[in-house]
Amino acid sequence: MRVLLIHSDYLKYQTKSKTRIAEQIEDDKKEGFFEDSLVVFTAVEQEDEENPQEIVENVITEVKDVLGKIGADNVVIYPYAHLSSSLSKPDVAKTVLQEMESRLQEEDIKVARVPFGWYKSFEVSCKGHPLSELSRTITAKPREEEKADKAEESKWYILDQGNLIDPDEFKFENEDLRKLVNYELGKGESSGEEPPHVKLMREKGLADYEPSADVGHLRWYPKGRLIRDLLADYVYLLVTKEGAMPVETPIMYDLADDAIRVHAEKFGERQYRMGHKNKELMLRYACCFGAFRVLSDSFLTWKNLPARVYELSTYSFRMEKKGEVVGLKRLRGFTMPDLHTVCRDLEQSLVEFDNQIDMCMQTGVDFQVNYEVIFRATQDFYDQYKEWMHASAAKIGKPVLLEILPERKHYWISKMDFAAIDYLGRPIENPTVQIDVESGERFGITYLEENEEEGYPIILHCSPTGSIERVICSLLEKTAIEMKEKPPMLPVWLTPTQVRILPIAERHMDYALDLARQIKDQNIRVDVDDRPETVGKKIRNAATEWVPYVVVIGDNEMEKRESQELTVNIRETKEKQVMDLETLVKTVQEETRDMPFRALPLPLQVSQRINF
RNA sequence: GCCUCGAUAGCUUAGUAGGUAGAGCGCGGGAUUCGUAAUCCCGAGGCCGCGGGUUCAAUUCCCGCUCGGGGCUCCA
Repeated sequence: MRVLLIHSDYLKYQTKSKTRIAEQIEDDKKEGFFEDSLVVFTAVEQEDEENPQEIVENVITEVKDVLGKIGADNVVIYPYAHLSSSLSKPDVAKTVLQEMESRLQEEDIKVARVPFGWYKSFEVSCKGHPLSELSRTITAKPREEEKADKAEESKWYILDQGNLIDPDEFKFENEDLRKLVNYELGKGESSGEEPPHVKLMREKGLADYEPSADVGHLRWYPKGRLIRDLLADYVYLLVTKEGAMPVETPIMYDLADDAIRVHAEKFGERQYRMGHKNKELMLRYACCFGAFRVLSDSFLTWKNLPARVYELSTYSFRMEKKGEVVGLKRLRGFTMPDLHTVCRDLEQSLVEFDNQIDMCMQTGVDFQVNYEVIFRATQDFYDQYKEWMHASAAKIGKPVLLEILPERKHYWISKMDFAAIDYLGRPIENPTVQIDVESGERFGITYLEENEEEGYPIILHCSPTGSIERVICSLLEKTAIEMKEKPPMLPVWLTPTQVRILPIAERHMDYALDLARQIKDQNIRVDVDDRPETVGKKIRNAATEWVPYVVVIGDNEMEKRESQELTVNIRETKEKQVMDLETLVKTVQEETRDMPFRALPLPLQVSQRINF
């Protein structure tokens, strides 16, 4: 809250016309005249909404303090929006101003309040002594009692083949799970290094920080953009194969909508807000709002269910704390595949949940990334659906961490989170499935039951990969972990250059380009390093770009032009293999089978490229 | 957001006890036409992050800001 305190000889005002947010007033309030007043010009700000009571208390303390010093006869509270560029919602402001008035009355101070939301003319005469003009910023002190409600803590177990084991007693055979458990239970040891993916994302020309944007928003270079697009294609194919219907919805929502505001409030301070005239908008933090609005406006019957609606949120926005934002791991703007499944009842949602577990696990296989799993549920849900939970956990095929919450804190009653473990031993939370029991009713999503009664559905939230940025983060972190044992590389279907042709001298160039065109026609991303450099240097260069297949073309290959016999450097095995063109093409196609393809969006000739 | 550390060429960095700066990579030019992880020579490139203060003089010392790293807390 911002206040401007003026000790005045007199203040005179007259209402002129109403704004949309004007409060209802009696005629006698339409004008006013006060003498020897402390005029409190007041702007209630967005951040005050969190704890309006304390704001009122603090401003009253301040006003009383000033009043005591200057000895004015009375106080006039004057709503003055122009003191701040980030105003609260009008309703909150009105309440706060009214509270201020009644709190001062309680203290037997003569007080008047000028009407809110009117255009007014006014005249104020400032006394001009040293204390007659003061401005103050009023904030709510951080609430102390937050920690108190930790009384009810979660219980943690390792769930292994239907047995619940105390994490402290469990003998970990899996190092990643041990790291995850330590981290979740707050026992993580930290080494104070930068996660290696940050350097890699820049070095490989994928992405970089954008200092001209807000913190936590990235710029993506062509290679990074290519990988993002391939991942987007991948999830699209994955979910549509399972019957999901893609939609696209707005990225910002009006907080005047009650359902949206209540759902958003659960998100607390992490909302990314935008004020716009009298509208207060919030940037989406996931696709929930859009999906729910689509679903609540559709006519659903039990025959339609389960109904799956999918959207890739380019972008989602979360106002993460500044110190938390890092590389690809934690961003304020990110892209997340978001699948919402409307289920007839809990039983149906459990069947779908199981399908979605399979989907999440499949993404780990396709990305060649290991996930560890945290299964969470409320105590009630666990008691009732213990058998289902044990069976679903068993699908993972290894022990999982189990959290049992004493009671429901969020909209979900059970969720499963999949995490990759980064180079520093910390989890990167990726895929997730959640059972939402609140949003159906809150967003007015109904369906017609077989008996013609209307019901509220259970809704599953699922991101089968987690955010696209975090997928790339896990891939890069994995290469850093494995760097000692094998040459780092991305899965071939995701790597920008899949085959590089490397002519030795200029006389080999035409043949190299000819081969490249043939390979390109087979939907393989190929390029030609046509720079006038030594073979050694070009080999080294291809290695630093993690190119999985490198073909050197010299006199020997020219001689075998008929058979198109080539010597291929295979990165993964560090082998040199002689094979013909057809075999090379088949090898790459085999390795990228069933995965999406996009052409290389860069010049075929390396010499023509830009160094981003 | 808080605590803490940092910012020198496109990148990685050396350096100045206060007198405005060097190197490697990359880039441009030239020579070399080469068989598996850096060919040689030459050249350009710096408001030493931004703003203020101290000083005859600040990239260097002090303060503020911005951006970044690490920690705290939370998450996709």
